[in-house]
Amino acid sequence: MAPARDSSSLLREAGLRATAARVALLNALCATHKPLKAAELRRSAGRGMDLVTVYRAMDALEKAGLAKRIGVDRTSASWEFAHRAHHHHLVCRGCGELEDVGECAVEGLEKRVLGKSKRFASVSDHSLEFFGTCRDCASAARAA
Amino acid sequence: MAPARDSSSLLREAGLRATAARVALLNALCATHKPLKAAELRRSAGRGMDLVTVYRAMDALEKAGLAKRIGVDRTSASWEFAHRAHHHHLVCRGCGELEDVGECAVEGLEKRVLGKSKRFASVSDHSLEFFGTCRDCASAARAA
DNA sequence: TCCCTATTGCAAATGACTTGCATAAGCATA
DNA sequence: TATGCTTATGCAAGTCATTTGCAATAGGGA
Repeated sequence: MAPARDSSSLLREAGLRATAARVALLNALCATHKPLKAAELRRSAGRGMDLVTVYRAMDALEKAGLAKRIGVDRTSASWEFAHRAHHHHLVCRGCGELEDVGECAVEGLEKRVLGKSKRFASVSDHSLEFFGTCRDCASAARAA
Repeated sequence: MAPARDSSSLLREAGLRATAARVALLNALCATHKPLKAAELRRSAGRGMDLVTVYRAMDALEKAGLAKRIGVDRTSASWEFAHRAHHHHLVCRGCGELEDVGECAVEGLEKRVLGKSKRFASVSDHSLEFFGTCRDCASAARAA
């Protein structure tokens, strides 16, 4: 999925400088339909940028609302292009492979959840992940 | 919630040695209704054990099916006693405060999700977290 | 009670991510 | 197009949660 307008314009419209690193990262992000980790982003962006730059740039993209951070596991973060329909993820317990799950059956549950809580003032957001085994890991396990 | 039988028996039945550290951790876990982080567990267990011991013990408890690891965010893991009804969590974006959400509206969705995937062989599990702001953080933000 | 083996503590390593600082681009303006 | 202020970047070093190696210690079955 290429962005509606080129990445530089998107960046500038979001109030960010259209630097080479950010453009490359945003392109990489748009080109993929699954969340990318910092190291994958650097690889996909294809110009030897520092990992630190990836983190800082993604931080900027995130604040500007162009990228969305996915907190699937506790070992490393991933990001995906933000201008996408709300959806969830399927995660492999073996290799960490990620796949999108199109539908969201949880919309509208947030209010109910908040209503039952005494300690919370608001609920803005939710995340739903399904865990399982991808075919590769399943056959690897069978072979072992 | 105290365990049905004392922690030592639970451990031994699970095939683990009932060491002082594991008993203390399991007690701490059962005494709380919310997931505890490694450092909190050490504090709650109340005997100056090494943090490394907490990690190794929780790993053992987890493998034995006595504790459940919660992967809410990417900054630190939490565990809760495993013998509890399936439920989800409400997480404060400000301070990380965690609260249980009793109901699960996602049960039964797993099969449907798996059916739509081409890359996955099985789905065993899911996690659903709601994010928001707890009252403390909300009033702190108002005051600032 | 003894002995073998699992577990613990300590120290050091790892891996993801962040921070400080000097240099190198952006880009608005002249 | 050249200028100059400001924001980004690279590099090196630091932080934080978690893991690993190893020697010392403590369960618990015989």
